[in-house]
Order: sequence, then C-alpha cells, then structure tokens
Amino acid sequence: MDEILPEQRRAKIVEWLQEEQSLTIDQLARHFEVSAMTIHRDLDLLVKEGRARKVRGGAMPAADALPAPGSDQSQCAMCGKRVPRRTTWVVTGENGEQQQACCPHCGFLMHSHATGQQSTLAADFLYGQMVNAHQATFVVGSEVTLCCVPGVLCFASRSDAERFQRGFGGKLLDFAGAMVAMTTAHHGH
Amino acid sequence: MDEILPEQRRAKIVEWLQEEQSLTIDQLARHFEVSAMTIHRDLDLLVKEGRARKVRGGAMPAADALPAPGSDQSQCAMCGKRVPRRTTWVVTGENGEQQQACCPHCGFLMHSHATGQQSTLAADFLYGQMVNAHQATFVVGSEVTLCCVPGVLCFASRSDAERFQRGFGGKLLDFAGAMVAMTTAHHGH
DNA sequence: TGTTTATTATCACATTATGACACATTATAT
DNA sequence: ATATAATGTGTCATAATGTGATAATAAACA
Repeated sequence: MDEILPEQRRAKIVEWLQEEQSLTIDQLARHFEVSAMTIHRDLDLLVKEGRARKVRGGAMPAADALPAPGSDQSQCAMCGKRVPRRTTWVVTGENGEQQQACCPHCGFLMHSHATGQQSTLAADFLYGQMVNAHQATFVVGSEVTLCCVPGVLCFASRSDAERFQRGFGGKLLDFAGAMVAMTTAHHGH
Repeated sequence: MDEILPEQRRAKIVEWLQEEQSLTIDQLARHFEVSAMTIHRDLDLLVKEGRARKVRGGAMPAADALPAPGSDQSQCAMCGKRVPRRTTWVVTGENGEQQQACCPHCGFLMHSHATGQQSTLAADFLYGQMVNAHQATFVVGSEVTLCCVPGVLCFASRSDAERFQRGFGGKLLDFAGAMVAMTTAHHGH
C-alpha cells in the first residue's frame, strides 16, 4: 500500500467498513501503514460527515448504512427478500444513500415512492452487467418468473430483449412504460 | 471468537436476542468469553439506549423491537400474530415506512385504515412470489383457512385462482372486490 | 426463616482515546 | 520562485473507558 491520498484512504475505510461489520484501529493502521493517531483523525472526520461510526477500539458502519450492494445480507427495501445477484436493483440518491430491490418489479415500486433525483442501476438478465435502468429495456410478464409477479426482466440491449420475448412472451417496455405497468391495477389474463 | 469490539459484541447481543426470545447472562458470557460482569454492563448500556430489556438472570428484546420484513419474527400490524412467509403482506407508505400483515385478510383491514398513496405487495399462495396486490386475484372464503377467517388467498395469476376455486370453493375477487368483502358486515352462510 | 442465586459497588489494572507539540507536506499568494 | 498559510503526520503524556475479581446488597426460593 504505497502513496495514497488521505481522502482516498478515508473512502477506502468507509468501503471496507461496509464489507466487514467492524474494524479495529490496529487493523486500519497496519493496513494503510499509518499511525493509530492518523486513523483516529480520519474517523473523527468521517463521523462528523456521518460516513462512519466510531466505537471504542475501532469503527463500525454509520447507523443508517445499508449492507453493501452485492453483500450476502442485503435485503429488498420493498418486500424484505434477499437480493439475488441476478436481478439486483440499486438506487443511489442525491446524498449518496443507497437502497436495493430484489428485482425490477420491486425496483419500480420503490421508484414510485422516490423523491428527488437519483441514479438507478439494474443487472442485465443475460450477462449480469449493471446498466442504467433508464436506458434499459424491460420484458414484463413473460413466462419466466424469478422473483416477484408479474416478472420483470432487465436487458441492456433492446435486441436481446426482443429475442427473449420471441421465446418467452411478455411485453417489451422502456423504463417509463414498465413503470406504468407496475403501478397500474389490472386483472390477470 | 477472538478479538471483538465491545460495541460489536453489544450489537450481536441485540441481534441474537431477536432470534432467540431470551438469553441468560451465562450464555452470553460463555459465548463471548467475557465475565458476567461485562455482560451486565453491556446490558445496562443497551437498556439505557432502549435496545434491550433486562430481566432477572438474562435479557430479552426491547419491547418495541419491530423486526424487518421477511425476518422470522415480524408481527402483523393488525392482529399481532407472527407473519408467515406464505401469506406475507407488506405495505410501503409515502414516507417509506412499512407495515406488515399476517395475511390478506388483515392486509385489507390495514388498507382500509390507510391514508395517502402506498404500494402493497403480497405473497402468491402457490409459489410464494411477491405480487403487487392491486394486480392480484383473491379467493375469499374457500375451505382453506390458514390464518384469519374468512380466509383470503392471494394469487398472482387469475387462472391459478380459478383452478384453486374449482377445488376448494370461495369467491374470486380482484383487489377492490376483496376489499369490499372484507370491510362489509354480513352474516354467516 | 435461612439458603441460594443474581445484581450492584468498588477496586486495581489494562486498553484506548485525546490534546499538545514538533515536523513534514501541500496549497496559495505575491 | 519564494514566502507564508493550511493540512497532515507521528510521538508522547494524560485522561477516559473497559475489564475482571471480590465484596456487599438485593431478590428469589424452600
């Protein structure tokens, strides 16, 4: 670990804190090769900014910090289910706070409650890459139901979505269209 | 169990308390390999912070501890019963606050008290998938009574509901219809 | 009632946090 | 470029907190 900017070190502390449940001052000092005093000062700053919590002997994630996206204990903010990697949906708000949904279905419902500007990333159903949800194509109500019903699958590429739909049915919709479909009451076929 | 931060130990106590309903001082002391005195002090602190309740010989969860949706001990906001995964009902309000019901029966009653916009998710009776309750089909008063009476079962697919009804009776209703059925007084068959 | 068990109080000791200072590094102004 | 200000860093002394052992007190139990 050579030559790292103080602010970068602080960012790494926050990041690492979300993976581990807690870190000792010693662990941090050894890892970044600085004195314990420096870690103390870093943490004081992070606490003042609300990015971490200082406890005797070390630090823990800020009280309002949700488990990091992709970590095993992340829960859907809507239905409480565990978040499968396959269908992850992550929303980052203006203040950097994050929420996750178990699938685009819950993701859209979450979006309908949202206030203010936010970025939304969703996992492409075929390749697992994260894609800006506002630029993605969705297949709603196909025969493939992984999570919630009606199933909503996210595709980074429109042609992938079309080919999928040819085989498994469902409607092809963009973000706005899928949003309407999710929030409108209607009756099963 | 090596080298654990005091605050992390306290957090684990709270967590463990929500899983088990109660723990003795001895259990805790042995598990964390500290003296009973230390556990006493931990609990005093947790009590002062309202995170746990101290009882003679051990500790119990704080009275107001409401478990997260999907956790094993979440309680119905209407009747107080434990929420079975099979019939979970989750409502998210405008401000992001959440309530759960033990089954659609309590769910509809909860809804009748609701103010403002909200999203409602319910578990499909057959597959357990979460479905937007406003898009689901309900079978009311069938011979299958899991939770409250009259029993209300939730189906993501109308045809599933029809097939179920053919076997077990009851009325087929959409959200609005089931809502009326739940909130209208009527007399047994 | 006496006996047992749990809780609290107090002490000595270990660990950790904080403030003051000197010094290095980086930014800003002239 | 050079001086000056602002930050960042490490060491040390001191303060604050956590811990366990033991004794004193309170509560349950027979």
